[in-house]
Amino acid sequence: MELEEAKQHFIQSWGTLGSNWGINRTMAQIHALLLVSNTPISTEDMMEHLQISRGNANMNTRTLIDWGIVQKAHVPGERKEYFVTDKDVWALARHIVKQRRQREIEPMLRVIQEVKDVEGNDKETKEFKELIENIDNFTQKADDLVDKFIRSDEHWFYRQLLKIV
Amino acid sequence: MELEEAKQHFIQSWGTLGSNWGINRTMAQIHALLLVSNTPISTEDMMEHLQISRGNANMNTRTLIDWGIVQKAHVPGERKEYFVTDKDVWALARHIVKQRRQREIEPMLRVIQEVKDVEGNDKETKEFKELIENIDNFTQKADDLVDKFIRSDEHWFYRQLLKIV
DNA sequence: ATAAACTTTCAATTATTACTGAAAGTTTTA
DNA sequence: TAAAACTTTCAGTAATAATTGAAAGTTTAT
Repeated sequence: MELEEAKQHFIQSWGTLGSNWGINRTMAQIHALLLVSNTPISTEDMMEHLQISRGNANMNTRTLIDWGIVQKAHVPGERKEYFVTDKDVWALARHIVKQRRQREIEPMLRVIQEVKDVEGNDKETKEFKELIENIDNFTQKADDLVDKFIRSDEHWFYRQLLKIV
Repeated sequence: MELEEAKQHFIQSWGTLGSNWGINRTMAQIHALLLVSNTPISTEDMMEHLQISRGNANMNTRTLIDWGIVQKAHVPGERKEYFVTDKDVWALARHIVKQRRQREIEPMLRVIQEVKDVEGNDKETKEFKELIENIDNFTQKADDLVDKFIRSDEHWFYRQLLKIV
């Protein structure tokens, strides 16, 4: 396979993967484009390469910046804004996990807390409480693991993984 | 908070959480309804409780069964089909992770393999190869961890977690 | 065999989400 | 200060996903 073809293929797949995980296709593609580029990329570059509108390119890039996984970069002598992303996939994964945790796990934890102290002592209530307890327990443990993951650097995580394996 | 209110609240939140993760709201709600019910639930029950159509109830229930997280149950003397779900959230999490892994991580691994042996020895190609190598490495490790998770029972996973923490 | 009870399918509709492109806004240059 | 170079916004449109409901299909009871 030839380089440009490989890059193209990669960008496409990254887009598909993203959309499976609730990240819109274009956003994932912009990210992939930045990943495979060895030079900073402008909005124009994105528009041309991914065949998307200016508005689309701008909004998705902005979201990527908000998510902390894309940064602005300035090219000497150029007035335009350029963008880059960290090629360290560990850093990337940490960022993404952190985001999703905040947006999705935390609200659920909050609901579990709210629902935990339901009134009553009958069988049905007890069963419900048991279920919630169960979910709470699981979620806490999963959340702890995620927390460790976020705080970890590559080597820390890798060491732990070796222990497990 | 009163029991029915708590259940209602939980069903709503479970639905929201689901839709954040690319699982449609109704499907997550049906699952939540089964989780909080101490008796098997029929299609009629779902329709009434969640205010959805027969088709919707049927299709989403079917998908949940295909995913392996809901089972048919028969109520003695009743001709209708009833449904239940496993209240063990560990089992549930394992099922879901397994599904998503198959549907989403495996295709990416395949693309990475395809793209790995791109032709060329110039700087640009080398950089691309390095990136792919990097992603491959990360993905493999994450996938290993997921694999362990899937194969684990609650206690195995918990033990490992204790080691890490 | 056939009617009743139930489940599944799917074309049409509705709801949600993503994208465009041009206008408005901002910053830089001269 | 004005206009050129660039970025952002957003109303309108397009694309995608979810839902309905009625017809077709299946199973069970008589």
